[in-house]
Amino acid sequence: MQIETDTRILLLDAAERLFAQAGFAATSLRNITSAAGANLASVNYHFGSKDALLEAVIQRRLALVNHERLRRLDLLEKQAGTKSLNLESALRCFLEPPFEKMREWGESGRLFMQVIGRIQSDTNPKTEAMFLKQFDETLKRFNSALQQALPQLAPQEVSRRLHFVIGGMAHTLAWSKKIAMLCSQNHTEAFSSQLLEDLVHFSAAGMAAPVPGLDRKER
Amino acid sequence: MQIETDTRILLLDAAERLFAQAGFAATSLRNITSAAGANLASVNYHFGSKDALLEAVIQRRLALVNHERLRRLDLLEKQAGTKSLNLESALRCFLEPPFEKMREWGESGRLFMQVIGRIQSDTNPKTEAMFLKQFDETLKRFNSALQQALPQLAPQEVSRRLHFVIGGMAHTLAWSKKIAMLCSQNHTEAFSSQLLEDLVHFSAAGMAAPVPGLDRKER
DNA sequence: CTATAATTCATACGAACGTTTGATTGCAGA
DNA sequence: TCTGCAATCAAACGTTCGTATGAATTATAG
Repeated sequence: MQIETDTRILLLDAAERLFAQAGFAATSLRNITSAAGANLASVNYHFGSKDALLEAVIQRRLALVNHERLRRLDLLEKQAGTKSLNLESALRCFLEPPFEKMREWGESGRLFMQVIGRIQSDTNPKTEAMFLKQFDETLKRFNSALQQALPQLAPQEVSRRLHFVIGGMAHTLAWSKKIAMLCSQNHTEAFSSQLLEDLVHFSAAGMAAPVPGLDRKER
Repeated sequence: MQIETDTRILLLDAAERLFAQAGFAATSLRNITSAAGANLASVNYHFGSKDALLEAVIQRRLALVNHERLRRLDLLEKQAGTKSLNLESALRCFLEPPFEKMREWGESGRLFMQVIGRIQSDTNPKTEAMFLKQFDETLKRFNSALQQALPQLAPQEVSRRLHFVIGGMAHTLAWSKKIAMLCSQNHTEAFSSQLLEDLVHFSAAGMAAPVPGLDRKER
């Protein structure tokens, strides 16, 4: 029987916070274990290594976010039947879950999203492979869905624009607290919702932008 | 007479490459100096510390990018006179210089943009302060310019949308090579130009998206 | 209660870290 | 030539790193 022990969770929480605040490489196992009130050896006992701990920190929450994304996309595709997907709805399936979970998880959620933001801009091949393992399926599914929702665009153009959306999202999630400050507002749940709505509309408008070269056919 | 020595530049180049590939904390001075063919002590001699080396790596190129951004914005504002700024032109002043310099600087330019991408998602207060010192003026100027170009939007809404643009830009610059691969293309100068054009159109459409509250036509 | 497994603990290991030091080099100006 | 100084060098500093080990402790099952 494999019960989640308290220590395991305390380690994940402490690592999440410290990885968010200082980054993976700059955080030592001694920082983590002492913040968690655990023994130095506990990380290697429960996770095997520092690398595996990072992977567990990501896995724990990202799996839930991506599962929810795909669940909503499945539902949307089922509802649409043979009709083409609505762009904003598809984008919402992708963007809403992380914001929703961030609110649901409170402070931990915000810190987790900071970790994701760091990971997502980590061009180290090993980190990149670890992250892509948990994100690749989701990326492919939404890439296809958006290509279907935007038949007037070349598939590669849709892919490129999706990267703009992902970048905007990652940056927004990681810096939501700071953005709130810069906008002279508190980082409340209401602000987070507003940020999401803004991002959805911004992304939908951007994704649907007319093709620069040959946009004079209609409209 | 203070001449830039070869070693100084070799160190900056090596640090730039290694910071891009592995990150700041995960790169040691021994990695850097041996890659540069220099002595271990040379970093502390020329720069004072590892932190100061990072700042110098950023400063060397970011100052040029931001200077060019502001120069173009000044010119645009002068040309506009009392008329309001054109949105796409203003965005182009912001987005074009980094892509242009990236091409101009070749491989080094790409690596530098990866460093910037990492720095920009680094929520460590010390790193954040260091970066903001070199970016704050540019950010404020473009924030004002875009608020002026989008008088129909609330200033805070413009600020939030600008953050989406910044996120998309940072992600695109840092991952330009990878995005090229995912789009089954080589990372040529032509591809980089296309990416920029796409980003400008995407961002302009996103920034100009109608205010969600006012144009509430049912989905 | 006992024995068996799961977990926690103090401690140690070798390696690698950023920084400092003091000697040594190479070359410009007098 | 000699002097003075910027630059480079090898070596070492004390610290901290991730990981391993075996004993001690706690929980679980028979």
